[in-house]
Amino acid sequence: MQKKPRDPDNLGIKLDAQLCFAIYGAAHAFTRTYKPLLDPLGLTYPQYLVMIALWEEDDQPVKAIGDRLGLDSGTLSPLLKRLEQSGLVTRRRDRDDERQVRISLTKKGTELKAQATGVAQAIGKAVGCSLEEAVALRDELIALKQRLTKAGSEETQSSV
Amino acid sequence: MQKKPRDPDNLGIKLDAQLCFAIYGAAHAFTRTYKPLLDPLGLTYPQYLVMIALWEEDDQPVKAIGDRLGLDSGTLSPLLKRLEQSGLVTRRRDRDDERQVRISLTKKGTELKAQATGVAQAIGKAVGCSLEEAVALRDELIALKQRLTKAGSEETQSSV
DNA sequence: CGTAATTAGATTGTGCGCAATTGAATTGCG
DNA sequence: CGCAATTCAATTGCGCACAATCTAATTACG
Repeated sequence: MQKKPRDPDNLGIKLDAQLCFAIYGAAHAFTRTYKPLLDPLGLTYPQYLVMIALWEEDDQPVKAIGDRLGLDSGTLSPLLKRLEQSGLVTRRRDRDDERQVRISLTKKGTELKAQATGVAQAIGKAVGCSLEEAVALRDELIALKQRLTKAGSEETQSSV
Repeated sequence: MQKKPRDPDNLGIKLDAQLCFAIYGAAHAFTRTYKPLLDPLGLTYPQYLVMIALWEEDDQPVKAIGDRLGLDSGTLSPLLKRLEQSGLVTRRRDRDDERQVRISLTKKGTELKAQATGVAQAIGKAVGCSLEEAVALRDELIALKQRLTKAGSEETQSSV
C-alpha cells in the first residue's frame, strides 16, 4: 500500500515531515510521561521547568527565567501567579530596579525539590537509555536548537 | 567552569533537567523556525502537520489523522474547522459509518503542497546537517518517543 | 429484536506559547 | 534638569494540547 519514494521533490518534504513528526511527537511524549509524575506535586510540566530553574538558582527576575526557558512574559506572568497561588514562590519588585519582579522559592517550594528527585529518577528510567546516550541526545538537541535559532536570526537580518 | 558530578542524586536531576530543557527548547525552536515560513501560507505549525498527513493520504477520518499526529478530537475539531474556513479542506460524514467525519483536501488545499515544498527545503537548510544526520536524529527521537510511551503504558497497567 | 458496550467526534474548561500592546521604571543625552 | 529611548512586566487575543464529559452511531450479545 506504500508508494515508493521516487519523486525527489517528494523525498525532501518527506524527510522534513518525518523530522517534524519526530520532534513534535517526542516532545509531547515527554510531556505525557511527566504528567502522572507531576500531578501529585501539583505542577504542570512548564511549571516544573520553572521550579528546576529556581532550584538551580533562587531569587531570579522573570526575565532570567524567561531567557533560560525561552519563554516570554506573556507565558510566564500567569504561570508564576499560579505558582504563587500554590504557595511555591513569592513575587516581589526588586528594590534597586522596580521594573523587575524577582521570583523566590518559599519554604514549601524549596522542600518540593526532594520529591522532584524522585520524578527525575522515574524519567531517567522511562527514557530507558544509558547516561552516555542521554547526554549525547541532549547535546544533539542543543546543537539542533542552536542551528535553528541561528538560521532564524540570519533570515531576519537578511531582509534589511 | 563545569562541576564534577560527585553527587549522584543531584546528577540524576541535573541530567534529567538538561534533557528536559533540550527537548523542550528544540521543539519550540522548530516551531519558531517554521512560523515565518508558514505565515505566508496562512498555516500554523500544527495545521501544517495535518496538511502533510493529508498530502500523504487524502480523505482520512479525523481519527486517522489524530493517530498519526498523536492528537485527540479536542485539538483536531477546532483546528480542522479553521482549515475548512480557510478553504483548504472539507469535512463530511462517512456514508457507511456516520460516526466518522472524513477530511478531504480541496483544490486549494492540494495546490498548497507545491508551496510547502519550498518550506521543507528552507527547513532542511535551517536544520543545517546532512540527510544522514537528520535521518539519524529522526530515528533517535522516534525511539525515544516509543520508550517514553511504552514506559507510560506499563506504569498504567502495573497498578491493576 | 433490544439493550449494553464500544467508537467517533464535538464541547467545555484549564493551561501553555507567542505576538502585540500597554504602562511604569530606568537610562542616555543634551 | 528634561525628554526620548530602552527595558521589564503585565495584559489581551488567538491557537493549540489535553482531560473530562456529552451525543450519536455502530457493534455485540442474549
